[in-house]
Amino acid sequence: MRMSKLLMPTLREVPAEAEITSHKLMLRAGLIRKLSSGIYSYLPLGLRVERKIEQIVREEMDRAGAQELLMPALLPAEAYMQSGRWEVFGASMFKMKDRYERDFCLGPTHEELFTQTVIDNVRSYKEYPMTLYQIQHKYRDEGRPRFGVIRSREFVMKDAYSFDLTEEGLDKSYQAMYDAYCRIFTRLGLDFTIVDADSGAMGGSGSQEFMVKSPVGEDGIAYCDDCGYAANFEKAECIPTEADCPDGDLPMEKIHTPNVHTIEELVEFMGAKPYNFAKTILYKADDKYIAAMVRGDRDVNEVKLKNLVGCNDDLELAEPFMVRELTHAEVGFAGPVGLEIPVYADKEVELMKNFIVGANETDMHYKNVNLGRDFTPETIADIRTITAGDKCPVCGKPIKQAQGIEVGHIFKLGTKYSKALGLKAQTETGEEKTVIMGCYGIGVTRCLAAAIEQNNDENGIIWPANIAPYQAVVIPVNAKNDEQMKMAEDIYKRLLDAGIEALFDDRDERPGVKFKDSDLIGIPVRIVIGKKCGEGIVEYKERTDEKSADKPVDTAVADVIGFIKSSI
RNA sequence: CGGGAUGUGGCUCAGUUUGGUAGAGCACUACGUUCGGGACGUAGGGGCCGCAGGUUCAAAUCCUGUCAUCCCGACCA
Repeated sequence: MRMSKLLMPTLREVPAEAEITSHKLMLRAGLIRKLSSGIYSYLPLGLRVERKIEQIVREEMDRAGAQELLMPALLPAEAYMQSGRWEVFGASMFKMKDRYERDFCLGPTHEELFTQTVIDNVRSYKEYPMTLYQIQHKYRDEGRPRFGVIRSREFVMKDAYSFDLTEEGLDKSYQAMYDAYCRIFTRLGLDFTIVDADSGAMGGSGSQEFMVKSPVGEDGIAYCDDCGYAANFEKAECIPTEADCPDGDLPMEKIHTPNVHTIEELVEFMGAKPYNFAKTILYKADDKYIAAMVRGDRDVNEVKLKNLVGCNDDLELAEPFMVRELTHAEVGFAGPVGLEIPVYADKEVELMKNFIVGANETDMHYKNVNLGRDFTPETIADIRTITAGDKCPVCGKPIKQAQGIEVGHIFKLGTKYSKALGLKAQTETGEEKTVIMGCYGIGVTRCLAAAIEQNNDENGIIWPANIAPYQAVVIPVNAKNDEQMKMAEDIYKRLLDAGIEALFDDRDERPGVKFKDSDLIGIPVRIVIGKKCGEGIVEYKERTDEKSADKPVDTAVADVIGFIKSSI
């Protein structure tokens, strides 16, 4: 491609809308432009990268035995109403009506449609197992689009669905996708971590996320360097630790604590430590109200609690008026003693002795409370969120925290959708079986941003050769110098003939501009034709090299070809 | 959805307090001088100051409303 003809609107200054590195660089390098909040156009360079990522994903999915098809993005509501997700998605689904007032939506994800496709088109058990996938635009009306294409409202996703007749079959299909994902993210040049994830929301028995560690990631990861354990923050299992509590079987005592509402104020007032308190938080779970207890310095993990309680709708904090009604006190004085709703206590509470809780009476707390003696929880379970310093649930070493960008997610769905929509298969023996499903997603456009987050310097993007929009650039220092231009043209053609995706910077710009642009857009290797052109010497420089090296033309061309071939 | 901020040529921003002919740098066009890490000079083109009302002789500036964008939080298959 001749750069004089390339639509590549690079920017010297960072548009005010961008906050994080990848977003800034995508705008500056002319990869994308924003049309509306969370909605982006892909310009030529951005589209080339996106297509390359798609192609890698496609090759590995095909290699894993999955078949590609393509669903519409504009979908009739029926299947989503049948699965119940028309309501579950709620406001985050783009919904509309056609001219006959029939309901439609823009597809946020396609479990229902793939299930329906198999119902409609698969006749015999002999066709199973089967994995289908598509690479398609998805639409979600995010409450808060952010960080460019990392959280956008329209994005490209590869979604795959496996259909099996047995649990063992599902395990195999799942493993095949797991392996394919490892190959994909490796080929994309991403440094990734695989974490255990919660599968509650999608239903099913197992789930893992592929995370790219990055400070701008929106998801928390708990991991252990010693044994390799890694889990999503919400999912990570917590080992109870013993707190330093007063000894003995002390009598429960009611104390007056005027104007003390928060744990901080209570710590101040009582002169005790946060771990000497247990906080009691009231939740609304479907139509019921429940209480959750964790140590004062811990946080309730609502995902764990929701799974434990098994409620269908959202688990949410109880409304203040209900807290008053249930505790007969102002908000801030809830406690387990005498509370008439079920209490779910964290395992750690069981290890506490003579602790302090709210007294269900305004301005009053109890001290020296003991579990079993003074109150009995309905259930004792792991319902808190892990924190740094917690023990690794596998090996017991201290756990570490990191932030990550979720680029892939795989689920064992089980029969959630096949049951809801009626996907059954007749087996060899004539019996009917509900088909067992898995689903597997990759955020293609998110991968693009993640790759930039992990590969950049102060001058711009450093594309891995596999996904670079172009692999090499040929730069004549002076476009008015015929000798330089002729040699550059010749080198450019030789690279094209060798199958290298090359750029030829034939613009009549000063060399500084050309160097800045080629660094900004992250081309992996460049050849500069300059002063020593007459001697047949050019300069070779890889994007990550500090300095360029003088080489004879033939050597430089061969080195570019060799470098690219060995990096992809 | 709660809190905060910002809307002025393609980009970054000044001007708003105290109303009085819309500005700068970059980018763009032409010419000239330049030509090894985002050159310089001269001359140009481009803006209903987000939008709608209102106040006023006069509004980018004051008032009301509204829309949009970004940040923090909630939510997020």
